[in-house]
Amino acid sequence: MATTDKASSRDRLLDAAAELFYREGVSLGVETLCRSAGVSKRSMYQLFASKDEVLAASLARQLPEYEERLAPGPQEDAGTPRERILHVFERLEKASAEPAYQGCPYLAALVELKDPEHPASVVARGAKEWLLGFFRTQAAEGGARDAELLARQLMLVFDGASARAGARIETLDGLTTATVTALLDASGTR
Amino acid sequence: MATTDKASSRDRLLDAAAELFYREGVSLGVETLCRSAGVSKRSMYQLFASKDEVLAASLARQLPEYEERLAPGPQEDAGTPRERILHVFERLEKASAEPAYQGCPYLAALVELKDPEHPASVVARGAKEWLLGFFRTQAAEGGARDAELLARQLMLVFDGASARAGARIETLDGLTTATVTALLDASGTR
DNA sequence: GCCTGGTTAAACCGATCGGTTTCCATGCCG
DNA sequence: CGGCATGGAAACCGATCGGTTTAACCAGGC
Repeated sequence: MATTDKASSRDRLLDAAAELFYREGVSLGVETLCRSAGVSKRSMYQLFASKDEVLAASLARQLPEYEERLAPGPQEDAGTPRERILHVFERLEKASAEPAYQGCPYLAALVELKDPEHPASVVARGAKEWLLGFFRTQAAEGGARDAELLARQLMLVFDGASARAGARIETLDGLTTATVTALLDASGTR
Repeated sequence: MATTDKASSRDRLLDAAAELFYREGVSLGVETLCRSAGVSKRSMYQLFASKDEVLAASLARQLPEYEERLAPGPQEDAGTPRERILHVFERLEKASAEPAYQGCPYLAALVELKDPEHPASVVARGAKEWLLGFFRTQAAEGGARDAELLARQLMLVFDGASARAGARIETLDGLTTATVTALLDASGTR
């Protein structure tokens, strides 16, 4: 096998794609991407059908890590539904304080690629639906008067906060947790 | 005077820029923009220093209309602060129902141009600060316990809702007004 | 030694990018 | 009528776009 086998070429490509597309936006060129990943264009086009597919695959690959970061693994979720919901926003606030933070990569992809049919848009919508489902489950478990409504409200706060913090027009020092607490209280969630 | 004087060339350029940059994103080409506006590239570069300046100017030109649409003119704002705040979100919900809706153009510009120094980013930030100031004024007038906090919370809801509705992952049938009502109640605003 | 499979860098493709320049038609002024 | 400013169409600039192809290279198996 060569010095770099096919799997690691794929990995390096997806790693570079995740970082560069996030930092520079989806209009990043294939040339730049491949150079930065240390993979030839020929290999890239053997592994993926198009640049769009690379973007979609890189977003999809980050999903499990993304979900694990926001929702604690089921073995350690000893807290209440309210605590699990607030945990998501504490993570968001912490992440948004990092200098490289540019907002949620899935929301950014949906905004930049205005086409909802784009393969990466489909992946991004999946990420958003997962978080909505998580909120809905916790809301129902916590006895919210309207779990679906509360979950949608939490998504508004989450996406609004990540977009504003990413665009550097807001600093989330406790803003989202205060807002979410108000909404949890209003919905009667334990 | 020629068949099209300088002012109308500028107007047609800015009108086309507003529509096309909104629909297609900021990576739209100058060629396409000028062809669609019926203005030669030469004239465009006589009126503006760069494509970036055209984008910034087109966003700036829409600002008064944008503000007027969200906040009723001072001669007809007979309502309470709470009503004036809710009016903003009723307008947002109505706009987001239109098939061409793609989200708030100012937030979209900030997300797409990741550079906060970009001239269009400066204009967009100004639009966001205006709305924040409007919310803060109304919140204070309505006797909110913490007017600044409430205003920031309302911005989270506004931007979250516009981004999600624009990306077609949410339909705002009363969602924002319900959320805003809960936040207004929690803050003790009349 | 030689073939094969998979890699690479780099040339190449037509198209488009943001931006400049040339040329010409038009219209206004003296 | 001559001279001049204006602005439109389009050529042109070097660079880059997404994507394909060529040619050389380097491993392992025979």
